[in-house]
Amino acid sequence: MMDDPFEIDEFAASPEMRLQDAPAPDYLANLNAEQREAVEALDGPLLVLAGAGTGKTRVLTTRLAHLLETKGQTERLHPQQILAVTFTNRAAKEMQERVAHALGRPVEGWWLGTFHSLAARLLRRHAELVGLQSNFTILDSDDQVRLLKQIMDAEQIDQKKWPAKQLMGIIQRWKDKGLSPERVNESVEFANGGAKYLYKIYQERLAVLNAADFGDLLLHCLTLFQKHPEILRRYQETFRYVLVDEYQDTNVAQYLWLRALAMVHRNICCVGDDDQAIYSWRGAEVGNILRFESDFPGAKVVRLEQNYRSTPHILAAASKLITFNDGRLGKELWTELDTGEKVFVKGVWDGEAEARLVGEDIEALQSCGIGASQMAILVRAGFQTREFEERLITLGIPYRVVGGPRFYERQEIRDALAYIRMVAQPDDSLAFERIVNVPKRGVGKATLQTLHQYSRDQAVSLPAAALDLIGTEELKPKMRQAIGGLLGDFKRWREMLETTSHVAVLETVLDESGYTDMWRTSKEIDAPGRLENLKELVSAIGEFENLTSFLEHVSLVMENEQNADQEKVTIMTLHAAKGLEFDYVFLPGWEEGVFPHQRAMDESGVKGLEEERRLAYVGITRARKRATVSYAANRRIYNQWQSALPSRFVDELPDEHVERISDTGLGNHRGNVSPGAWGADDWMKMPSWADNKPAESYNPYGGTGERRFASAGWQDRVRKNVIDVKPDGETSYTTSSKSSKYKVGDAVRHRKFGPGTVKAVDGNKLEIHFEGVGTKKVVDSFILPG
DNA sequence: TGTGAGACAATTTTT
DNA sequence: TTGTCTCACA
Repeated sequence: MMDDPFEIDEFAASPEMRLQDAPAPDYLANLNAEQREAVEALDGPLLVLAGAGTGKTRVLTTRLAHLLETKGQTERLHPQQILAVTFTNRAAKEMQERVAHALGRPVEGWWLGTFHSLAARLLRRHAELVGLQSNFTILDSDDQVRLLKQIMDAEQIDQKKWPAKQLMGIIQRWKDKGLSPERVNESVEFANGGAKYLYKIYQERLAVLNAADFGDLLLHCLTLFQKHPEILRRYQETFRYVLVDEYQDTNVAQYLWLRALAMVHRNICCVGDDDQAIYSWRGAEVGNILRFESDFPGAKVVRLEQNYRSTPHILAAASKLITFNDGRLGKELWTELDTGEKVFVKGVWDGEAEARLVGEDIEALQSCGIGASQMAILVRAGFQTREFEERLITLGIPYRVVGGPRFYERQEIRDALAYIRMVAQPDDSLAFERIVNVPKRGVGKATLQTLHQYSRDQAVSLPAAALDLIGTEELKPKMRQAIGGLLGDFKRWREMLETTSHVAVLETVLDESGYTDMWRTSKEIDAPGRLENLKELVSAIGEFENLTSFLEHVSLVMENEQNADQEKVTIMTLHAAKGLEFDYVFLPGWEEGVFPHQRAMDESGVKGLEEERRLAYVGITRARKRATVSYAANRRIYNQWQSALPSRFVDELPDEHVERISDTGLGNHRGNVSPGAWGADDWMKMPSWADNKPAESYNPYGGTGERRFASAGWQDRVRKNVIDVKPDGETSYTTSSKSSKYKVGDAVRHRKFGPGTVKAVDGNKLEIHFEGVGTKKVVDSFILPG
């Protein structure tokens, strides 16, 4: 049953009834003055600037409960008239549970979720008004790029020069800004003609395929609002109260969407922290916070500054760090908690030692009776999790990786989903392409090329093209039979859907298509596991009303299944850790180039650096009792050793709140070092970073380095030579001291291609002519001065 | 059409 | 080291 906001049902139970039944809720108890103010200002625009650990979630929860309770009774506010937007599905789920808990009864029917899931819900009802059918497919980023690649093939665009992935990034960023192809064209700001053209074709193609990508969900809504003010009007009237969490991370499209919907009742409450804005790479605009007061004149602003989470040392260290950023709104966090431990900063020899150190600390904590679920390892990037996983496996410590490879990203699940998509939505070209030859049906490149050609020329989807072509001599008889058979199957399965449950249909599809047989007869070692996963998928689909809602769930909501019953150490990225808290937090990999990440600085200069710093701030403030920062002097990457400098953030932490263990050498760590760990003396053997030696010539186990950097201050000296952040955003960084940025005409050397001359420079990518090898495109970190 | 060998380039964050 | 891509050959 679709819930329609225009036709709000009467209450199942009358307000009077509930008043008697429910005990008087005490959710308002134990709030401090500011929190209470934020909770009770129900009407009118409200901006809550909530620092880390100030009870933001609590305020949101209580506010929602308060709304439902008071307005539900006095003004017959129905849950369906509340629009509550969170940043992640996890947060939405948590909110649902907490509000239910506070009220002592479950709340249903309200519009609670992420921007994308809410926009999708809204869009499905009006899809035909933006040129889609209501069963449109939502493409994941993989499919997006594949589709763009096809378009570029057809347009004969050199994908070496313009990688589809990169162009898709540009297009998505336009969508983040709320710019449709037409709007991009009008806009003077963007000069990239090629990308504009591709964007237009891409959107046309999406319409033919009856598909929308992530950005479209919001963008189509905006178009809908613009072209059909009467529809917008009805939603505006419906949503009497709007709540937004993590407001600092909304992008322009989301902001426009919100503003459009909140403009009539103006009961909008946004909660955010400018110091925790870490998604500008995804188009988020911190400026939305500043704009709030001008959009909603007379808006009330409440600041939450009392931190309930962290010890004073942790709080002070994080606060000091974030002051290195300019242009903050400025908050002063304070706490009443007792002084706890200082923030630990540990320098180690290499990544392995770092993992060992963290492992030891975790073991030590466990032996004190502290549960593993109170500990987290927060890394900058996904690939860093592996070292820690390996170490924890060796130690036998249970852990879980949040945001790792997802269930539905597995090959067999994606294949099965492609079958479901084809059944649910006959025009899904990408799904068709994926499974047309899985299991093998003899349909190869040549055949597909013919189909693509036809589908482009006629502006129809791939399956539609196939349907046309099997009736012609265009394809070989064998192909016609194979594809015709498959299309016939799909037709049959679709008809079957009308009479049979979709669970049974899915089983039939997987069976009759030969897909399960393919794995059953497969000799691959993980084939049985894949069959298991398929079974799981079949059982999961049973919980949904129809295939479309299942597919939407998979692409927008579905999260990794985690059995939370066991005590486990959490490993995740800093981004994923936003909004969470742990007693003991490990923050490894604080090295220049890793964190702050090189790419962030290359692409956005000082702005990028500040965002990285906010990320560091988020990391430290996740900790309640202890934060341990660590950095390694060397990292082995693909069997090659690379030396690294400690992150500048390490230096920015205030000494009075930090305990640095690297200064006295590693041997002093806790007074005991496991056999094989590097002692103080080994620290002296550090390779000299100032030398112009290629990184791979180091052998950290050979001990051939020179004694050089034993004294304090060397970091600064080396860094001055090496890193050069220019104010306008141009950054250059390299581990060899003499080179700054390469320019055209420079003589350089590549470890494989030998000497060469720079022919062209594009960011950190160089086009170099190598003698006897030819012209190559390489990244400048692989280049040494000639 | 399917495959296997060899060339090549190289590391973010996610709804 | 590893994933992706191309090209030659079966």
